[in-house]
Amino acid sequence: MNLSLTEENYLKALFFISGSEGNLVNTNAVAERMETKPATVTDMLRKLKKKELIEYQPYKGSRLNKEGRLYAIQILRKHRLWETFLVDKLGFGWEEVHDIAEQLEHVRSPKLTQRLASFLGNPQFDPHGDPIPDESGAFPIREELTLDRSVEGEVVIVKGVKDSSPEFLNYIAKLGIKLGDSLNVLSVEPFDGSILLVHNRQEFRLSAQASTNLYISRA
Amino acid sequence: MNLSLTEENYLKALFFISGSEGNLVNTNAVAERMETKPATVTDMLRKLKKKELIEYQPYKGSRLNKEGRLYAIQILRKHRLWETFLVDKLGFGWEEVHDIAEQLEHVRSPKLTQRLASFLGNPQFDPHGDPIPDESGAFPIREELTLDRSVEGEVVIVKGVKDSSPEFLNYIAKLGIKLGDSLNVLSVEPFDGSILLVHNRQEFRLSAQASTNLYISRA
DNA sequence: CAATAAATTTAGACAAATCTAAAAATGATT
DNA sequence: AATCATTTTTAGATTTGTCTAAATTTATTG
Ligand SMILES: [Mn+2]
Ligand SMILES: [Mn+2]
Ligand SMILES: [Mn+2]
Ligand SMILES: [Mn+2]
Repeated sequence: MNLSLTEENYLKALFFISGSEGNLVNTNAVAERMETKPATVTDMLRKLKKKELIEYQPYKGSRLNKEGRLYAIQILRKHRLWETFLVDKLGFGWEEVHDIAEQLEHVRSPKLTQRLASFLGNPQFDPHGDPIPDESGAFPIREELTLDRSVEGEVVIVKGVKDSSPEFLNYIAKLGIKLGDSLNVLSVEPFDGSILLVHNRQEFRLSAQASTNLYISRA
Repeated sequence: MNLSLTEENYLKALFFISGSEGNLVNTNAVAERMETKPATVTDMLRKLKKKELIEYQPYKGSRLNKEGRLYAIQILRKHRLWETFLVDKLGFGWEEVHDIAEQLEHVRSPKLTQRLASFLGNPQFDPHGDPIPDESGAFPIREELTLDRSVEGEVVIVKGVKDSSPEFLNYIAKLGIKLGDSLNVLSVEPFDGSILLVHNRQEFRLSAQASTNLYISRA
């Protein structure tokens, strides 16, 4: 099955909107994510259904079928491998790589993907801590624990970011926090949920909002 | 100036057909190279002229102007850098990389190109020995000497291949000849121009046809 | 449950890149 | 110079991905 760049991006959109439970997806949700019009989405859904990559019933909604989901995951795999390449090998910042990976993910060559993965040491997580599916489409598991769930006195390791927007990434980078860093949770302020912590011997306070966007594991 | 993948490929085609003298190009020649129909080419030439990337007069021919030529060279630079990456870093054979580079060359990010070049050690020549233009579009010079011009007794270094078809590349690779190897020219057969040489202590004969496709420098 | 709002699809149009067939221009040849 | 062959362009379609506006279906709510 050889899809156009546009078709590939629709599959990815469906994958993200649908979530891991494989929910039915609203046409408008796809339109919003693709930054296009609902009418355009309807056309594409009909096309993807004809290619047997999705289920779709007019007015009811759409969802990826097995083949479509696997295709979407392969694109996602390439996206995250390229992001890893850009950060680990070319020295890009984690806030710069998404748009470039958005282009690179569509390069078609299974051998390239396989060799790239191997060149990178078959990484399990990308620069934002997001899981990289393997060739068969299986995702490594990541604890879905966020910093706002931590308790006083705990030492935790930063595992990823929930919000990969350049704004949040830049903010975190400005604080000097990187994946793998350990944070010592001194106290959680009952009033606003903000967290006082020590990082690299430096003490500072993180808002509750920021802490919900940091994936952690208990050290 | 943001061109489509198709437009970029037409610019590259014009660059190659036109040669270093910047000759006028026939519409049919472009059609042949692009594996498309002359009528399609005419449409595209009108479009590229409107974008002020080429000179074009109906029935007379077309050629890149300064801006078009620079654009084509930037694509070519990316193509050759990616080929170098694929061979040097991912371990691909030189006969496998062209089609993948044909896709990668269209990825748009000046910073990526610059970092890739630097990651590769700012190479001057690609895996086939073809010159890689720099950011300003200048090509490193390569001696245009081919093996068929060598004389008996000479020791020469293989610098590149004139014909990069998988057939020729595979043939040369099968003989064990790589860029940078030295060849000792024992004798040139007057009858058919074939060349007897020593390579890695092994003696063998190369046809005149093959020898015209190997760029060399005198050791 | 009928009216209204929201979501979705249909209809009709457009730009890009392509094609085939026909017309026109150019060039070569008596 | 008239004819023939070749090259190139024009005319008219097609496919893909998009849009706006209108129609339709579904959901909400008084
Ligand atoms: Mn990304
Ligand atoms: Mn994409
Ligand atoms: Mn190539
Ligand atoms: Mn190309």
